[in-house]
Amino acid sequence: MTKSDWLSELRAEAPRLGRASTAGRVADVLRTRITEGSLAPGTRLSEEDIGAALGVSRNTLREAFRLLGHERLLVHEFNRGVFVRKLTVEDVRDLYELRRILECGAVRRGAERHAGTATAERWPALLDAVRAAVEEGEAAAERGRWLDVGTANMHFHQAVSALAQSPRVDEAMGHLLAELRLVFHVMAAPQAFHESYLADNRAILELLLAEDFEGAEKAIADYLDAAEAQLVEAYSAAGQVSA
Amino acid sequence: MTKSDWLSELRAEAPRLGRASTAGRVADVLRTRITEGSLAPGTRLSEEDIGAALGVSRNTLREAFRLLGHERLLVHEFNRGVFVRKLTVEDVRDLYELRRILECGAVRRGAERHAGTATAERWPALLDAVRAAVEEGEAAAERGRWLDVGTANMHFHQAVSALAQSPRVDEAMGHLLAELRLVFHVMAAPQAFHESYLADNRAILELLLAEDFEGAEKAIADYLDAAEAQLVEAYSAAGQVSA
DNA sequence: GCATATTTGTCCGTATGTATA
DNA sequence: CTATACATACGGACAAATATG
Repeated sequence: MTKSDWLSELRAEAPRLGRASTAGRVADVLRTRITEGSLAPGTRLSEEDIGAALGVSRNTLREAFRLLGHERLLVHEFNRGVFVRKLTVEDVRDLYELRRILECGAVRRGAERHAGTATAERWPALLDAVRAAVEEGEAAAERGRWLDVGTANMHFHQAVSALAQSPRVDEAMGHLLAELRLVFHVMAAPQAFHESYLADNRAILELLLAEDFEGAEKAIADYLDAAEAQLVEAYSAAGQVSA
Repeated sequence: MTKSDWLSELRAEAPRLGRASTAGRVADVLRTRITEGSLAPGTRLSEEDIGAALGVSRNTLREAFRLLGHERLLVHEFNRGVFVRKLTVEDVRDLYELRRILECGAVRRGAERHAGTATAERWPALLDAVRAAVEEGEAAAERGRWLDVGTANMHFHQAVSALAQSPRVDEAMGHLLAELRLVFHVMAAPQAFHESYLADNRAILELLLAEDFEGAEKAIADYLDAAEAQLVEAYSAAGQVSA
């Protein structure tokens, strides 16, 4: 997609900027573009061009850039401008390292608190969210909506990390998954990639329902190892540099 | 400390704003003020006053506010301004929930990778950092520098989380600890609070050196439970509201 | 409840410094 | 090396929201 292509598409979104904080809404628009993949990693975001296309001032736009920079979707190079984040193979490995700690830790802590009495009543709702994500993925696969399968997979892992019942864990996981979307676009065959994990998700859900938390933790760790290996391989094949 | 007090002190820092990104440097100055406790939680930061005191424009100052907002040191209320973050008891609990997952997970993952062969050579350096932090705390305690004991304690836990060998874990831990500094200021007797954990840190180090990783994980979890309980109690005693 | 003053949100114009063709 | 393009940062302006009397 050429520069003028997505600039003109961006202009079409300008009318939608009518509510609440301008910077926040600009960030919403750009975030969607980035996670959907229509703004390719490495693209430079000119303050002037985008400000003009969206009809906002540079000051406001810079605030939006800061927001997305904190979410690691953009990188800000001093005196050079902002660019759509380009993840390296090391980033992919690190992302999965953090996922291992967060997701496995969430299951473990959730189980510990479930065993206690204090927050027992919230547990069924948390598992329902996991189940809903599993079924969402299966339904999407049946209808051949592979993009939705990927989204459902995100929901599944967000729901797993929610077992920790910690707002900060939830937020960290949200940012992590948003960053991972940047990676998924380099996959040549996203359908096969996401589809292969539907059964895993279902199995993890069953382990959680059976209260076999050690088994669930192990299953998640195995899934993460497999997914990481697959992504790293695809990444190398796509000729991504490591620096 | 009254408003004009810290405004005049802020003015004294204005000359130090001579290098790199202005917004970043402004953020540095304010961050120091906040974590040191001279800007009390709940204080409103006026754009005009602080901009004048530091000699920067409002636009630049707002960028600095954004940066600190991302670090959760400031909260931004739309059309009302920015305030120094005021942590609730729920925040304290959640911070420790995340610490449990991050620190225990870091030990576990570090141990797993240490058992493997790939990154074995980096392990001694990581343990040295933990040892250095322990000794830094013990030295500071001997000289009665209780503030430094607290800082060394932060270094200890940062070093423990570094065992995961993950940049993102390191960063998450860094933000978490910065946020925790806001809490420590409500402790009536910080010296006794920090001192009591010097022996724990030393014990955890010994367990790591002996490669008893399960024991180390358990010791860290116990420490976190104890510290959390102590902070929550002090927080309630200080009459902090929960919302 | 109303009128006023203050402060933030947003935009614009411009000067300066930096990077790159 | 020069020229161009761009980001950084400033100051001023006005509308809108909030706080104050």
